[in-house]
Amino acid sequence: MHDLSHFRANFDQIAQRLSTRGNIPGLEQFRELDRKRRAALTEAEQLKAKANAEAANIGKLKKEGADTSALQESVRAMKTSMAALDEDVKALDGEFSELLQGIPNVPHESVPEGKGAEDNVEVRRAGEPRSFDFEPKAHWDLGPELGILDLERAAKITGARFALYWGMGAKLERALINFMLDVHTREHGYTEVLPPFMANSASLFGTGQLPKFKDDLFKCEGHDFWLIPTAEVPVTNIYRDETLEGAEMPIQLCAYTPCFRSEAGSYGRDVRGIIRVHQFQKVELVKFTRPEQSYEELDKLTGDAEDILRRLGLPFRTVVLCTGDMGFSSAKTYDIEVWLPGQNNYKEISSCSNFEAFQSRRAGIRFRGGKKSEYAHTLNGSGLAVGRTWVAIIENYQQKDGTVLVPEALRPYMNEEVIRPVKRNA
RNA sequence: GGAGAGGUGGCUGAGUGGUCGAAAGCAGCGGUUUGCUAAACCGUCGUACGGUCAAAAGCUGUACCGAGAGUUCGAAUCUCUCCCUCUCCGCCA
Repeated sequence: MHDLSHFRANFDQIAQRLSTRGNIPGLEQFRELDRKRRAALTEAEQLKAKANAEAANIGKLKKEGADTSALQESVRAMKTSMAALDEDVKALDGEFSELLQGIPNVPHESVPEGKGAEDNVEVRRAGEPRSFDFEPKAHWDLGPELGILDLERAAKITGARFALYWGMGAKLERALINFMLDVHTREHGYTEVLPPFMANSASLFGTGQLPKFKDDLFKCEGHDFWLIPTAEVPVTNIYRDETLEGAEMPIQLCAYTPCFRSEAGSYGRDVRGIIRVHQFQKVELVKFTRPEQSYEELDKLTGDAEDILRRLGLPFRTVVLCTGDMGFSSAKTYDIEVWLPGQNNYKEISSCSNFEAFQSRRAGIRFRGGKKSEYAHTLNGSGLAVGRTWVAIIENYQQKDGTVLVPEALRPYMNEEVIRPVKRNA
């Protein structure tokens, strides 16, 4: 969410930069709606001020023992018009905040302009895609053949776009979670947290999923609880409506959680395998920083995520998203894409963003710097998406005989060097 | 799920219908004093959104005492619903 007075004062300039994200509906109505809303507010407040003054007067006169029934009647008579004005304000206010809350963050000046994914700019490439002396398989073939991934039964238990892992498949997932958490806590200075996997509406509003993206979420019937789409939601909201100590920043947290996404509107995409599922696991990195340090911290956070891929020996590239491809709340985003030989392509495995004060204004996350408190900057990134890392390992480390080599770094967590096919009762 | 107690400013804590946005204390901030620290003393000290202003300051209005609705000329104070915390019971990993 934007700072209203700043947005109003710099409207033309901000609108200009926002337009590089694509068309933003309602932006052209902003000024007129803002004017109408303020006019209605002023009118309603003036009437209330009058009524309040009369009520105070009644109190004074009553103490003196005077008859106030005529005055009481006149205040009572103001009530209907007061209610009507309040209705106007409420309606305009609702319309206005819907508009304001629907305006995405302004891209940072370093973000390249562009329309979509094809305009993203590669900033780094690491590791060489391996050359196979056989036709590498995709994980949706390899997983079932190894007896470690069972999509049919997952569909029976729940439905399409769910996964059931068996044996070494389940263990690999668990090993990856532990490995990532260990690296981030021991080597990168993050504090591990284990948050609730459901969050309330206020939290989802704070990080920007609500109200605009509620169709992407799963809601618990009869409760104000939503399944989290990412650990970003509960972890960022740890400090909702709090004031942090500026001297203690940046605060760096990491968390493992499952993530739940309805994937509404992505019906045709990534239908095979477990690239896109309703429930997946992720280790998330979250930072709270002072404004002047947030971009340096974004680079570090992105590097922390890349470090996991380096340690696992997985080739990747990092791109900076262009204005047209960025998420709603982000001011700058790096995507890290891992090489998947089964698909002969790089595939997103981490997304690292600086939201500047966009989330903290919504969520009320401040810090005390000098005398005054100001809004913190919030950042987060996947470190990494565990399911997709699982896919990358299976596909990149597959061997001609159908087995999968366990990357060196994971062996202490797996107690095995090779994943071999196991017959399941099918 | 049942019964009871409670939710007031950064914190502690007063306030049961009429200058209460809210006493007092602590913390914070500005200052006086001081060789320095400490102490003492004086002052200041909530947020959001409006109006005034070129803008800021200032002045001023409205709203906010867990959330929402209601009663009343007037609500932190009364009524209802919900949420949260604590205690006991039940259930449960």
